[in-house]
Amino acid sequence: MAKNPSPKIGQAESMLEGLGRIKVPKSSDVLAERLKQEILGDGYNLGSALPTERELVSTTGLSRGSVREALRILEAQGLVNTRAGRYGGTTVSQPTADHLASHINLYIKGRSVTLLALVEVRLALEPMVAALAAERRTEADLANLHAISERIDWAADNDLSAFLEENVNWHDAIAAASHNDLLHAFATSVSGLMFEASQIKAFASAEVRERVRHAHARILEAIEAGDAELARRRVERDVQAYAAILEATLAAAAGETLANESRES
Amino acid sequence: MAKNPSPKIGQAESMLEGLGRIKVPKSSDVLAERLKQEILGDGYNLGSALPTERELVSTTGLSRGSVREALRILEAQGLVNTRAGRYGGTTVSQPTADHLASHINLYIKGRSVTLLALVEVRLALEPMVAALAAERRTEADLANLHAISERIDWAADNDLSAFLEENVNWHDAIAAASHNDLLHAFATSVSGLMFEASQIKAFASAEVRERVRHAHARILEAIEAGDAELARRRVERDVQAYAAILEATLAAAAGETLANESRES
DNA sequence: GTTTATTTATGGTCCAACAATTGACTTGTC
DNA sequence: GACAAGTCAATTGTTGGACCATAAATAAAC
Repeated sequence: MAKNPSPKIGQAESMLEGLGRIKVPKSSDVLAERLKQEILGDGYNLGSALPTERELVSTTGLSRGSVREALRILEAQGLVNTRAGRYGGTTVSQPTADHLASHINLYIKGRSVTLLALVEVRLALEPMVAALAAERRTEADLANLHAISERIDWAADNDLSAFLEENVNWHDAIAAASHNDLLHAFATSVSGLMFEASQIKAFASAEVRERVRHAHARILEAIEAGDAELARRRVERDVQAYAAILEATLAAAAGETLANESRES
Repeated sequence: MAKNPSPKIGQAESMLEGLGRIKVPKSSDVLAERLKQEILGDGYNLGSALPTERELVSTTGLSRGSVREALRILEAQGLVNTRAGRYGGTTVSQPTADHLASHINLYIKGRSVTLLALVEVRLALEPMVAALAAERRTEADLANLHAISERIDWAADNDLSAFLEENVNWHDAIAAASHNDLLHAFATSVSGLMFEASQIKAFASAEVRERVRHAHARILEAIEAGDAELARRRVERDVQAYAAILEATLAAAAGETLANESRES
């Protein structure tokens, strides 16, 4: 049983001064970190294969269980994919936008970020998104946006849940038209979460839906015209209007945690 | 050992039309997903203890290895912490801002997002950060910012690496003063990554460092005065100026992948 | 009272085996 | 020659059991 020859901490502290609590990392964490560095460095290209589990076992000296835990960590970070079967194995991959969005959602939900905070972030991101979209939108982007607009027009009077879903698609399509991956990922996960939070309530009235359609039409018009400043201003107003509606809806429904409107001195 | 009684897929395809590729999820993924739902739902409060690994083994019927892989996934998502030893175990936790920032960095690095894209995101986030900071900064925030400013002043002429580090701290402190967790996490990881990418090169000249100090002073002045609009404008100009410096530096160093300045038709 | 040793439930690690998967290869059939 | 069915083999998926390492609570010694 007794392997370590009794560290005997507590005596003989001469020479050993500034060492605090010693942390012993887990082997799986160490391996995951090392592989991560090699992947991010120039060791592996996208799609190239990592060593097999059993190869890692022999090269690292760890057990297969520890190796698998390390790979599971990398998988959760979106850095690798794993396929079973012959010619399967672990291959290097890129974290997807969905992956990032999922982690953002976890952070937001875990922190129970207020709707006000979410609105503020939208207010920072979406006008920029629209401005870039106006400058960079391709014909395909425009076609996509028009198609979504038509589906929204139809759903507005017929199918409320479809209306909500297409609304999310609309915001995603604009973010895609900005041709900035990072901005796209940020904007879609934030706005998607806001729609999820606001659910159906906010769009209950036909009047609100009509206003949404009108605002979308004017925004699309600006983007199509390539007028970045106009698109920015219109989106900014749209987000603010949406925030107002949401706040009113929530205030009416209950005295929720979103009561601090007047903030400036 | 033979648990599944030979599914025999491949015959009798009448009645079964529109079913595509059947995916058999891994047991660890299923367990991780179930636990995640219980954590995000109202099953567990922050800090409360999950069942021990061996309890999960007996309740789920899975092996301990699979249970541990599931827990490793949740750990990578920042949803749980694990401590060894008696009265240790797995406890529910919140994803930290650092955690989120780490995933954002992975996404950015994996995609090799261009510096231009990063600048655009900064240009969206930081003016809003500054405006909110001007409205909400506490006395502690201001004291912190002043302390950092002094350290920057000292380091500017003595210690370049300290100058860079304190620069990152400065941006983090302003983001913290916005009192919007999500915005804080976004802004710090993006600006932190930009500084990392630009490294020392951009700040090589004393003249650039002097300009940074001057800009910081004017921004802090606006935040201290509580003038949101002024803070927003000054930060916007600062970010643009920084982008220009960066671009010039990189263009001088080499014909990098950042060459598309003139974009509008 | 303080220090030291013991206890013991928990996660950390390892090993060895078998099951399930899956793409390539081989064979058979027309 | 083309197509179908069957076989093969390397890889991940999963299991069971054993033992080690850790750490907080407790008991013992001083």
